[in-house]
Amino acid sequence: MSETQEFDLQQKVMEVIVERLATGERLPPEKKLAADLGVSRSALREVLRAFQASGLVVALQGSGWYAQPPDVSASIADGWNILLRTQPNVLPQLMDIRYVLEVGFLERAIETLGISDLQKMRDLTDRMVAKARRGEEFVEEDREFHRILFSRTGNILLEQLLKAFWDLFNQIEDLSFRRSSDLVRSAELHQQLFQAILTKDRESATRYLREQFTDIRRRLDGSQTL
Amino acid sequence: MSETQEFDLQQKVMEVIVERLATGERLPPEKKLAADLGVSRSALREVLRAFQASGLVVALQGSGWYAQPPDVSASIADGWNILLRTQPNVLPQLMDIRYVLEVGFLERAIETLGISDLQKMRDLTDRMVAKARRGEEFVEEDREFHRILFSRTGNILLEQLLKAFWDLFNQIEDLSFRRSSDLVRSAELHQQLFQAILTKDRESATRYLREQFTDIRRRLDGSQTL
DNA sequence: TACCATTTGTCCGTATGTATC
DNA sequence: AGATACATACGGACAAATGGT
Repeated sequence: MSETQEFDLQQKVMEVIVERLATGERLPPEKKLAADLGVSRSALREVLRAFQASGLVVALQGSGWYAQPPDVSASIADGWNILLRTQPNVLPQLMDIRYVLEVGFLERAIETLGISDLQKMRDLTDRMVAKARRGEEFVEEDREFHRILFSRTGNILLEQLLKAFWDLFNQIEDLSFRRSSDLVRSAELHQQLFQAILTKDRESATRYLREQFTDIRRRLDGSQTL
Repeated sequence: MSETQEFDLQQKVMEVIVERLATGERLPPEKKLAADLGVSRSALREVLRAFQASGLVVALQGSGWYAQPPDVSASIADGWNILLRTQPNVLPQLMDIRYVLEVGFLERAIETLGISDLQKMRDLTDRMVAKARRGEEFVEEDREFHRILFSRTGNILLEQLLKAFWDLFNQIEDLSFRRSSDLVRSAELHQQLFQAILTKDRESATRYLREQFTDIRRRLDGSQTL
């Protein structure tokens, strides 16, 4: 019985969140909301905390609870971060998913990019090559390059997934796998990928993107013990 | 100050979870854990609820809190469910991601399936055809078919993502898009896909899987107003 | 500046339902 | 069946932050 009650409570709170998300108003005060739903403040707060973890609402002390467009990237990063810390072999699985997603959306990405996007990407690849020749890494440029690449596909779910991946990479303590064995080659691969995108050469673009991931897989196999 | 304290509390609980995840033991009782961390049971419970939403722990009444390998599917389903209800155009985006993932992993799936899996899939397709001829839907068989198809790839992250998708579909109230315009054709498409998988005919399998999704997209365009 | 009502954050005590031995 | 351990839920109280007067 308690299960169904708790389930109903979650559903009811979800209804309130959806309702307020449209108008942008804050949720009713905990006291009033709890009374309306026929539960104690404690029970209601636990449900709200759960939804907060899913990025549905935020609490501002002294102000109230506010619904917000859900972003699951943080929740994914948290959960999979623990998976990675307990099962190192999850890392290649993560790369496989990113690989499939990026290759799968590459053609759509190429068609939707605008001129300003392409200019930014060119600047980024130039900076990557410059840094590589100085022996420096370019993780931030790498991330921004891929973010822009898929930013115009109009798929906000894809954006959240890719964001979760990059957040995860930044959280990983063992950075050995991120260090490319050949920085210059990695940077030039991005430049070649950019040229293919610029000329809308889908086959070449796919090929260069694939090579980037095979390069990452090579690093992975080198630093990980299965 | 309260932010840093709450942040510390989350971090500390996270450490406990990671520690217990390795051994499989349950977490200390709320009372003792709260005392050890210097907080009240209420505050601790809210943090645990948040982690529960991210699939890190589960609570069994009368027994205790147990750490478990994180499953983010519920969190994704919750978050994206609200996105869907507020922005209907997210639904095709969701299908696009599922499409890219399934097609991208199809070859790997075909190579890793075992005999028992194939038998189950054959039974499922038979039941789908039988139901279709009686004018009945076969959502559960459909879901189970696709679940088995990718269950042997060894990618638990992929499993969680696909699980999130199916949970989402079941939560969607407007079922009009799920009603295939031609049940029999949809069922037979699954049968053809199964045959291609059985004979390890990658090209045909990919083609049939693509057709399934183009069928879904057709339904989507018909029932949705952009 | 100061004050004040509102709202969330936290804590405590108590009773109840459930699981485990 | 009984006893213990534990989570679930409730209500009250106070602290902390916010927003407005």
